[in-house]
Amino acid sequence: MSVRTRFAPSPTGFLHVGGLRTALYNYLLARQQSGTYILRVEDTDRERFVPGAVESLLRMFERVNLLPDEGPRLVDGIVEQFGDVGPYVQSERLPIYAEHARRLLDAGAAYVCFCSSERLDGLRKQQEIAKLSTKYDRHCLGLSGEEVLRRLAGGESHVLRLRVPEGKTSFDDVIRGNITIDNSEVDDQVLIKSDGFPTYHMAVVVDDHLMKITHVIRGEEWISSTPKHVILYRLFGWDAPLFAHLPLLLNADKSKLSKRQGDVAVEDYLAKGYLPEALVNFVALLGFNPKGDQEIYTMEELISLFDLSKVNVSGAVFDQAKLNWMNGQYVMKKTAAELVVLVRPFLDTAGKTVDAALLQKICAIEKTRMERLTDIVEIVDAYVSMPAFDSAILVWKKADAADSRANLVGVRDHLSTVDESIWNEIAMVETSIKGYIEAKGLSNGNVLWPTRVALSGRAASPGPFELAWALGKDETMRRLESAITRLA
RNA sequence: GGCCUCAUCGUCUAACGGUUAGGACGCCAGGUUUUCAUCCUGGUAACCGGGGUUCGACUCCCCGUGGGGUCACCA
Repeated sequence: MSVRTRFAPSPTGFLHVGGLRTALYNYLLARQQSGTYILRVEDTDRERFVPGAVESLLRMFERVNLLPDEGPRLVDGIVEQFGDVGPYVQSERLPIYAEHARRLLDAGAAYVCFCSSERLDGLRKQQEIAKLSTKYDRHCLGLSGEEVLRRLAGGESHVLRLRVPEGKTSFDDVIRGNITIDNSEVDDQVLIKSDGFPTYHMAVVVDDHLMKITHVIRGEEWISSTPKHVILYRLFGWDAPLFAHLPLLLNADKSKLSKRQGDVAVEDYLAKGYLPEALVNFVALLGFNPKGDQEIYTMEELISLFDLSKVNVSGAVFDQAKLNWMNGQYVMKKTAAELVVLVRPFLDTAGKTVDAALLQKICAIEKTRMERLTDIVEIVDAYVSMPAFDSAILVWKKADAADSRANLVGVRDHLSTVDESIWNEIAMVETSIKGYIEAKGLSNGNVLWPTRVALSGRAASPGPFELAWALGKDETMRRLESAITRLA
């Protein structure tokens, strides 16, 4: 049987980085096994549903390159569904759940419950005070068939509950091994809500079975409800899929990664200038390690190396510092031309316009200093206009103002006479200026330091050759002239 | 609190009974360089505690401690 995995987000409007990792692992396993990776929309909670959320979710998957083989996809901005076991949106599958609910009801495996939320709340409070586990007390299980029919006919609000059988339930988690729980710990979970929609527990079991899912890869927070699912599989007479519960992604304080302590949405990270491939690489290694000392992996490598059984069991702190480093690695590997395209949107949102040719040169000489794409916004300033600076920094630590001025004059005079073609390449600018230094018997520091500061206006910056090349002859001469004036 | 679950440097992790406990991020120091970044070299830093099992435990078992998850007509 071929592998079929699925990622099943609720459409609340954003993709959590934990969800990104879950989606990734589902994707990796499917790709590696030549299987199918399915996306299913779990929108059974009408209160949390956000219009347009599926579209933005799909756009996000497109950006991180994790588009599904089956399920909803965006075609010219419209959501369409692909695959033979659809629909892939749970709100479009209501008759399917109703039919399966009927089967459980007929088999005596589920029962109708009329209890009000007020009664349930009161019950829960009492149980908490008495330090008992909070479970439904099966108040409606004893209702006679006639009474149920009569109240149903009267249009009374009701839900369908699972009648949890006696005994123990266990399952083998691919990552954690056997997990067993006594059924007395399992609540008579609501299967169909009073609005006719299924709960997650009902829908996930029915859909995973009907969609022929072989591996359920999801977050650790689902472990405690998995017995409910296993019980349902058994009651339906189906084989359960393999379960793999991923370790949680944690805040620095080890609690479950939450919005309160920083950004958690993939969208936020992309907006902060992280590259999708860096983010994917980073989360791939949160809870999984292919052995070996490699840190940077291509998607192809991840696909071939991925191994569910090697996924870790304990939670992983989402360490921004390491993400920053990794993103910097990816930025450095981009060509200047690629960076121009990536960086442009950030300049646009910052309201800055930079000539394309100049921007490409800036990217070429600044990329080793960029950790995130947003860094470009500040970097660009010193190239577009000369920044204000203290004239004192024009003087090298081993020289004085007069020496600095003399060397700036020397460089200016030299550059004004050389062939313009040297501005075509950094190396040619370098050869020219170094040739001048050597010919005059000067030292690098005395000449290069003031030249560099004259061109950048900063104590720390790229080198003078790169700067001159990026700024072009006119701007270079103008800045040198200005610095000479300031040291007069 | 009940239940489930987890436990190696600050963080991500390797080790699957025998290693000076390895790598990466971070941090620190040095080198290269006109400065910064990159790059290179080195350093700092960990097996939660206690019992077992074993010739031998980070590795296996038990207990404790600590952390986390979950206990909805949310997923």
